Parts: sequence; structure tokens; C-alpha cells
Amino acid sequence: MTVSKTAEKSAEKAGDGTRGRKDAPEGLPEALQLGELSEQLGYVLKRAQLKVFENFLHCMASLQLTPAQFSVLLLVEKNPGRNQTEIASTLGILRPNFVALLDNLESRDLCARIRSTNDRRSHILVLTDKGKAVLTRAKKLVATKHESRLNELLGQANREALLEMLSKIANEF
Amino acid sequence: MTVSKTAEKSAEKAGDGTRGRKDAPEGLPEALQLGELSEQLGYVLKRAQLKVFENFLHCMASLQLTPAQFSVLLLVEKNPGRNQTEIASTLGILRPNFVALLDNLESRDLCARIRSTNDRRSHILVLTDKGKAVLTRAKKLVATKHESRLNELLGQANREALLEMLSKIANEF
DNA sequence: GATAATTGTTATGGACCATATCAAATATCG
DNA sequence: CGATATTTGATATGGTCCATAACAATTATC
Repeated sequence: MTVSKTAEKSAEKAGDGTRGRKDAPEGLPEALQLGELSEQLGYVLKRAQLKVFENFLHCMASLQLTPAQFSVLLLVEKNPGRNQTEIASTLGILRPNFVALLDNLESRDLCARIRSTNDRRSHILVLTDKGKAVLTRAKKLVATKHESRLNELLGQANREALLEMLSKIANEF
Repeated sequence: MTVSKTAEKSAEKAGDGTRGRKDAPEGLPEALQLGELSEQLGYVLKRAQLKVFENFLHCMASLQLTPAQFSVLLLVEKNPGRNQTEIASTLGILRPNFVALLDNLESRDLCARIRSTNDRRSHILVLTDKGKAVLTRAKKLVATKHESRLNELLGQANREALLEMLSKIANEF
């Protein structure tokens, strides 16, 4: 360990129990300075993403849908007749990891695998009637509880600008 | 499984081998429609975050620093003399999971734990001289290779607006 | 028709996250 | 003071997500 003496000294000085700001009322636990961290896009991006997912899960509690499950339902609805490989790769999910995800949706009768008659290796994915109904309800929940709150917070125009910039990063970075 | 007959039929129709758009030149694998997915902030946010982290790791390959490790070094530099609990909780890392992270940084002589003389339970965290030097180089790499590329892509003003909106989500959502 | 490639699947390991628990040290309160 | 509760760092453990290798069945390619 090669800690400079000055480092040790300043550390002990800063950590000596009464580290309130000058003339602080009492020894209340002072908040740390984020410093340059709050300027790091990656850091803020990750924190924001966690918050958004957390709120998504909360809004979807009644339907028990995770963001990943919701995205699968949306994509299968928009692209009926595609197989697992196509749906999974579009979502950036590796085929092996997509199996359990689908098993879950299928066991809940939201999605169905159908053996293709053209290529009997592949399973064609379709939403069940229940899956369509659940997805419809899910969309409503997302719109009224989730996205609407983001609109409140940012404003409609800002939210659209945010989406556009994030898309740019996701696609062109 | 309750798949309606119409669902099965449309699925087979859409999945019948030659699923090019009308008068497509050849049977080239047609891209899936993202549909409403590209309007879901959570989805785009996650994709963007993965891209940013991926690029960060690439830029930091020479220093072998992950985003989490970089954030620890930044926070310890800005707040010398704090203990593990304070640094970890500020970063949203649980104490048990912070131990291995610190073990790594300490084994590479970037960070040091110092037993506090005031409270002999806690370990005060300090950057070593090597840690300071590495962090300085890391900051330069991030600025010149990572954040600069984001500025290219978005423009300075947009990048700042993006950061502000993400902070708002991270803190007020 | 032999070989290569694709599809879904399983097994497996790593990274990250969360909870319970522990010993040592300290704080609290009778 | 001394008994009890709390805090700190640490370990163990389990869950989830992500990545790779390998396999049988099927299809494509030559």
C-alpha cells in the first residue's frame, strides 16, 4: 500500500467525527458531494433507467409483467408469425435466454409456440386471446400511469426530445 | 392453450417462407417492425444505457476500469475520509456487494482502507497515489474518447439538455 | 447423398443484486 | 457503571440476467 502521508492526514482530518460544514447547527450526517459524477452521462443514464424500470414494474404489478415480457408481447403482436430467433435477436436477447422467458409467457397462456409447417425446426410465435387482452390492458396501464407521469415531469415536448436523443444513442453510438 | 383459429391462420400466412414486402426483389430476411416499442421510454433508455456502458468499457480498456469502479474512484477523490457505508450507499451499492468491489481496487493499489481512529469499526477510504494517477488518466480518456463522441452525436446543447432530463428522472421520478 | 448450417434447447459459469447473519466496536439507556 | 441495542465491515447464499458451448432435429448446400 502506498498511501501518501498527506493523503492519510487529510483523510483523518476529514473523517474526524465532526465533519459538518462550517458553522453547521449540529453533527447531522452531511451528504456526500457527487462532483463530476453528476456530469457523467453513463452514471445518470443508469440511475434514470433503474428508476423508470422500477416505476414500470410498480405500474404493472396487477398484470405481473416485466419490461422484458412486455416488450416480447408488443413485438409478437406487431410481428405475428415470426420465430423465436427473430423475436429474440430483435430484442437483443440471446436465444438460450429467450427460452425461459417464453416458457413463462406460455405457461401463463399469454403466448403460444406453433410448429411451423414450412420449417419444422422453428416455432412460430403468436399471442393467445388472453395474451392480446392482457397486452391491451398493459398498454393502457403504461399510458395512463407510466408514460403520463413522465410527461408531467418533463413536458410533452421534452419527453419527445429525450426519446429522440436516446434513440440516436441506441442506434448510432 | 387457447389460440384462436384466426390467430393460427394469420400466423401461418405471415410465416410462410416468402414473407417479403409486396414485390420485394428477393426473399431477403425482412426486418421486424419495432412498432410501439420504439416509443417506450424504458426500452430506448435501456438500449441507450447498454450502448453507453459498452463504449465506456471500450474507452477504458487500457486502464481496465468498469463504470462502477470509475464511479467509486471519482466519489472517493471528491469525498476523502468517508467510510465504506457512506460511499457505497451514495452510489446505490449495498454494503455486502461493495466489499468485493473495494477488494479489487485495493488489490490493484488504487484505493486503500484505513482503520479510523475515531470509530474503529469503520474503514476510511482514500485514493492511493497510483489511484490518483490512474483516475487522472481515466478522466482524460472519458473526456476525449467517450463524452466527446456523445457531443459529436448530439451536439453540446442537446447533450446538456439530455443530462438535465435524465437527472430529473433519476432524482424526481 | 454427404456435409454444413440453422433452430430450439440444455447446461453452465460469470456478473450483478438482495437478504440474512456474524463478530467487533460503539451507542444508548437504565 | 453495565446490559442491551445499534452500527460497520464482512461472509454466505440465492436470485436474476447475460454469455458461451454443446446437442438433437431439421433443413440447406454442394
